[in-house]
Amino acid sequence: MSEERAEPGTQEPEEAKDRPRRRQARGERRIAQLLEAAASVFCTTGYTAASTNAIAREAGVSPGTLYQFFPNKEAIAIELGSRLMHEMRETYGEALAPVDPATPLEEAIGAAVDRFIAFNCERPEFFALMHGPDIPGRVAEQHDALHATLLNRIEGLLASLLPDRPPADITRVAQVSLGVYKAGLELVLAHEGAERDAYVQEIKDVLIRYLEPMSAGTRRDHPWIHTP
Amino acid sequence: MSEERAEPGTQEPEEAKDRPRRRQARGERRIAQLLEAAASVFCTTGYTAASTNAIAREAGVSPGTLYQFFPNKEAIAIELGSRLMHEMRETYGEALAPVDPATPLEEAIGAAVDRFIAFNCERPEFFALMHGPDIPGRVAEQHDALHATLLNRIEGLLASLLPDRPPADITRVAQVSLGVYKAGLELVLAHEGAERDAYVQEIKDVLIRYLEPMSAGTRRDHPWIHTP
Amino acid sequence: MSEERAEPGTQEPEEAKDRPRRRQARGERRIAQLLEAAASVFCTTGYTAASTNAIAREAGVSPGTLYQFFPNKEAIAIELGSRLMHEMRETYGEALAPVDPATPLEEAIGAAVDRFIAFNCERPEFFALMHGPDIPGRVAEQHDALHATLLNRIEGLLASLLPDRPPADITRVAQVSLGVYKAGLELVLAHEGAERDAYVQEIKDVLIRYLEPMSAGTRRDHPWIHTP
Amino acid sequence: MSEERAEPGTQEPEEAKDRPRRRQARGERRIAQLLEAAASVFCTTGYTAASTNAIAREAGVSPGTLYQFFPNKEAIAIELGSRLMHEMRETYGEALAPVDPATPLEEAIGAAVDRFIAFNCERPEFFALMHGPDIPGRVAEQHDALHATLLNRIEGLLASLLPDRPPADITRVAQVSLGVYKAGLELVLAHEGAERDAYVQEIKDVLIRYLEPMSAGTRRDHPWIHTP
DNA sequence: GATGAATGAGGATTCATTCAT
DNA sequence: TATGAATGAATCCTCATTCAT
Repeated sequence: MSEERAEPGTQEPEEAKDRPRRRQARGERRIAQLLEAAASVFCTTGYTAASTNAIAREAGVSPGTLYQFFPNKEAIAIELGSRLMHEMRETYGEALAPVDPATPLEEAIGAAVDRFIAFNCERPEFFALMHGPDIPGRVAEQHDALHATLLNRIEGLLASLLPDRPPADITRVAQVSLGVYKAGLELVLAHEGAERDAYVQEIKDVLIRYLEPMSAGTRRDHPWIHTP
Repeated sequence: MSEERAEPGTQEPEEAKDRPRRRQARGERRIAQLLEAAASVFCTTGYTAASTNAIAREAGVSPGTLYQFFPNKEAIAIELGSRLMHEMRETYGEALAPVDPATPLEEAIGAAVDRFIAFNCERPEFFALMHGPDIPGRVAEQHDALHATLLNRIEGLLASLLPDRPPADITRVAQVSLGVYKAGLELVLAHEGAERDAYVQEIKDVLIRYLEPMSAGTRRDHPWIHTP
Repeated sequence: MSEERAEPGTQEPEEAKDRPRRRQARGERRIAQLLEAAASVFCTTGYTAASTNAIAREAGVSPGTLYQFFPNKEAIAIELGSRLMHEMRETYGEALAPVDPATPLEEAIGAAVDRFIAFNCERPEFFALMHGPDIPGRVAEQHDALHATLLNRIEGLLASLLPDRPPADITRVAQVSLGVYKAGLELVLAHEGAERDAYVQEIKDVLIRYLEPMSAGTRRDHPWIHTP
Repeated sequence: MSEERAEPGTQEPEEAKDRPRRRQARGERRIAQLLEAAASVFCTTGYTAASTNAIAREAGVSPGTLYQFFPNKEAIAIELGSRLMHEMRETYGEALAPVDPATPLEEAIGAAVDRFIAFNCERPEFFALMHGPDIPGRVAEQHDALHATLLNRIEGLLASLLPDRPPADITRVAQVSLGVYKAGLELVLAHEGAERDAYVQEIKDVLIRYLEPMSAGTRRDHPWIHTP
């Protein structure tokens, strides 16, 4: 396996670092193709009902080809989720990054929600991936990965907004916020135009009003401190 | 399983309406049996993964018998959902009924959430039924039924809390509230003990803070008018 | 499930014990059919290469039907093996049963081999079942069952022939004898007519000569006492 | 299989044998690599379950490369078997070669078995190759090759031991002996330590006692005292 | 009504083999 | 040569549903 590397490769000397990847180019393309197909199928039928054969068919390849790149359906979901996370970060920047404590809460929340919604509307498969075959207790892996990543980032954001809350509280609030967001997203995706906008605003309201009292003391003086 | 022995045999001809009733009785019992089994299976494996054969097995009947009472899997879910709705109403009273406008919001919401949570913890199948193979746009029938009913009732409750909002707003707020509630329920069911209680409180907070500003003007004078 | 049994069954009162089986009759037939098909396929392609679909096809039923009666391929093999064992016992009597110590060894061995060979020639699937996908250490279940049963019986036979050998020796000798027998059977089945007969005689010779010196002292006075 | 590589190509006229030789060298290494991998996989999973992809992976090459050297799975087995035969001959000398008729039978058999066992314990793939997906009548090619070679050699050995038996008898006895040996080998490989040794002794006993009476008259006057 | 047998298309996954590069 | 992508039929097995009894 290593001695063949010795042959200097007379064909394309300029791209030395791509050499080991040259053959993978096709594969890389196939992977992209398959993930795209998977995204489409996940959106159409939902994750649970999506079949690997359907994904392969949608991608225009044979089932065997799919299994050359992914060991099973879950791996596809995981990879798709991870790529979506990366894309989200790259495209929308640190939508969920910790913010300057001076930023008004409405602004921080509003921006985060807007960007998030925008991303999800453009990449509806993201939503599909967040809805696995959930039985309350048992959560699937791919799910977990996506969920955990999102949760982490939300925790980071919240930590900056609520600096003096204990971690357990932060986690809980993050869970609730993510839950609220997901629920809202479902509604947003189910509507269009003005209605959709109205739902977006509604989510913002929910989150802002939920979080505002918590950050009150630490961020500004508010007369209505309300801590459970 | 042992009550069937009560059937008195063929000896009383005069009460024509009783005879079919007896048949019905057995049928009703079978249906109840099947629904109970379905509830159990739905809880264990989730709606999507639940198989009719598994339900029949759990009920101790043959698959054919199941199909004598329900035309398909979805019908089971629908019937189960409808019965749960009834039971919820009967057991917990008008948890979601319109309230006296004088009731403090926290109290109204708190009571509604508590009852709702209590019911769901006792009847976890209710939750399972709310999580079908959801694809954002396409919502399954059984789902719809349950959802619509819940929505209706929430709308009623909200209408009494927010008397001067237009129906479209009421519907939207109801949708959001239900979404929030469902999201919260998932978290509640995923935790136990003190953590669970904390999540319950969190849901209440979310909802109260979300709704309070809306009802503020119409219900009392609040100093912190907050209109987006 | 059991209370329906109380209804007196007006159709065939005479065969009360067949009643709970009435529906199973078809199933029982199917099982027999499937086992026959399995036998045929095992013989044709060997156990390892035999596919459940091929068995179902051979039986003229759908794959689903097969799986209504057997959870997997191995279960088929196990059941087939067990039935073959029973049949062997019933048809050929106690071919491998312990014998009167007075029986001359040649006679005992000769008869056992003859009957065994006869059975295997009539039921070649028996042989197929003894050849799983053997990796020396790992032996499959179905295999084990058949093997263990045969071994047991051979041990019984040997125990009567070699009364003063320790159990470990008996087991070892039984293993060897069974191995020899199986090897011989393969050769016998691979030949026909006079050649086959010659091979049968050869097996007898191997076994007799192998066992004779062991039983010598205990059975008769032989000048060539031979104890390892 | 490797001689075809001798084709000199069109480019180097003067040193026709050197250039291709270098190629051959690499090819030989590849082949050795692949065969080693195949041996390992055959031992682990058995011949039937071994997949060419697995062999290629184990060898650290691509499936395509494997098929550059072997037209199919069976060819690998055949080549492996043939090399094992050669190795056996070279390493253990003429373990199965005809012997001086003066050699006591026990000694001849004992030595042959010992060497054979030793070789098989060191090269367990040899055993794996002897257990293809056997169907009594149909014997696979690779199998045949190995089997035929072994048989030949055993026939040679037997011919020297039983000089006045007709060839048909020799063949038959050789088949039986080989069968016995294979059966014994399975048992030997399945045990360890003292048990293993005991089984080895058992095989020797079987074979010696089987063959002794045949060679008795023709070899010497033995009152056939026989102590292992 | 009830039973259990029957279906057959469809699920995920594997594998020997071929092909483009 | 070597690679790794591609194939597609075949594997075992499941399931909603129907049917004969």
